[in-house]
Amino acid sequence: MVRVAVSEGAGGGGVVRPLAEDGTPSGPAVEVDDLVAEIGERERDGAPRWVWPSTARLAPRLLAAGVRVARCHDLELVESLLLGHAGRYGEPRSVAAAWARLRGEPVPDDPLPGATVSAQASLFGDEAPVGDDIERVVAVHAEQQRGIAKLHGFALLTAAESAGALVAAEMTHAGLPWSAERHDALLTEMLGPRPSGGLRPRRLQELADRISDAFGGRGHVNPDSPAQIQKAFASAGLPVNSTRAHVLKSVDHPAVPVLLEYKELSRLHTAHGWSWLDTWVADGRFRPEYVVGGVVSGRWATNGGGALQIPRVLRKAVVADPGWTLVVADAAQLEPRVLAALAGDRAFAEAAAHGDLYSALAGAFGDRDDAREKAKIALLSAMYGGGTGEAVQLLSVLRTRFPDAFEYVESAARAGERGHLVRSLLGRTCPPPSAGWRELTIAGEETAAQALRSRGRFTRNFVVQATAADWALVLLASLRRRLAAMGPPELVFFQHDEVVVHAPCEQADEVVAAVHDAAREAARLLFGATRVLFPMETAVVDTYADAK
DNA sequence: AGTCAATCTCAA
DNA sequence: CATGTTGAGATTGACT
Repeated sequence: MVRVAVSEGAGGGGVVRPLAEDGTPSGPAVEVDDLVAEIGERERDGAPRWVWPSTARLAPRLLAAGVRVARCHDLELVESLLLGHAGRYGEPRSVAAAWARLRGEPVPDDPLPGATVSAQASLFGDEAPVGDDIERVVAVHAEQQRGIAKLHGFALLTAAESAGALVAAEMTHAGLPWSAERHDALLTEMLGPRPSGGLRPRRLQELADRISDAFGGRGHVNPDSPAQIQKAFASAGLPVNSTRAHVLKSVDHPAVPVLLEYKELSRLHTAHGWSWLDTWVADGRFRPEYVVGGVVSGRWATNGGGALQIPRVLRKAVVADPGWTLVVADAAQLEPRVLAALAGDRAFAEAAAHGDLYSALAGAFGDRDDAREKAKIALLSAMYGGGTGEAVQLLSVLRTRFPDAFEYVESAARAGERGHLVRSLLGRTCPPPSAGWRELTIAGEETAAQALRSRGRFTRNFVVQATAADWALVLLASLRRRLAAMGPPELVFFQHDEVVVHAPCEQADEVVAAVHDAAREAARLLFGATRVLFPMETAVVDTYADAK
């Protein structure tokens, strides 16, 4: 496939240069005045794979001009993946840094996020002239291609990561349909009308007053202050070591139910109240900034807006446009299925070849009513590193029935405890332990044992969570390609193992089919001919809240 | 007035 | 002896 290297210049211009697959230039560098228009034209002519420093910086400009591209190679994201694989976590990933590493020169720190090309140039003063930049892009890309070719799975991983960056930019551009009216109505219903200034909403103030009263009314107890709450309980002869909801639930005091209600509503008000609405919703759309590869395991993060923690009650505010619908799809029990496929455990894969995985495994836990629940606890413990109380017995059942799956996560935990790196199926690599960790573990004290176990839990979970993220990313890339061929439908939300597509009603069935096809394709690309199924639960709804 | 850790709850 | 993963984000309260 043809590739085209891109370097952004100041003032909307730039330089492009065609490349062969291995990164060798196949034509001259061409300086253009309007980079966005140039990319649009070349995309229409032949849809090359665009090789550029950062999708997150360039794609918003392209999308604003109505230019969509099919494929790219994001040099910064790929650099991060390659550095991570080499155990060099967190080193600078800019093209300038990669170029410096290539030449054995001092490596510059990455610029702060948000800086524009021209701002960076003036900040660092000594940047090379524009004509030089394209040569850096070409050289860094060629080196990355050499690195990718040596690593099994990396070609798919880097392509999917880059496609993910395009999805992220497009989702921010499209926005999640969000009804400010319904959001406001929900808040008013639960909290009372919107207060002026920084006052507490009526309902919260009532609850706060009742809490003070319940503690005897002598002076105010600020329910927002854990310290004051703890003191108040101590004065009432009911000392608590924390003010968490699940701790308070076991305390018998009239303030408790009021406090729990206050906490829940207060959380809604502070995290997703009117000021959130003012800040994040405009023109009927919620537009968070997604950070691809922002989590060590390859899951995405977001910058502002708390998009990955939208409370369930607020999903009522996510409403399709008239004549449109939301296709909500989530991968059922993704992580245990990933473990089954990853470990190649025959007995486990057999169980995972059916609908409900936990029910399928329940047989291993005997003939009891709560066998499914036990199977679930055992699986989650195996993946999260639990093992207290009841989970001990459950884990031993798992070990005898599904030895390969058990051994897979155990061996990841042992590798972690030895300070080794572990990787996802496609090669995404966990960060190495810190210097502080190594010091701790030398000490040989209780704190050392604690640090070892903690690292083991991390690596045990990493192999599963990161491979699940691999799978989800490949699914996303596949789904994006299928939706692009359909026209209007757009991806508007992605959260670890769940996607939302906004589509014209008449295309809903087609979108549902595309989701299932994409899931199958992802399973095949990662695991080949595995028997494990990766079912997607889909719902076609007017509002996100109706999905489940 | 700004920074930072601790605490808490939300999501998968 | 105790052993549950990854995050975002708001607030308090201590510190500079």
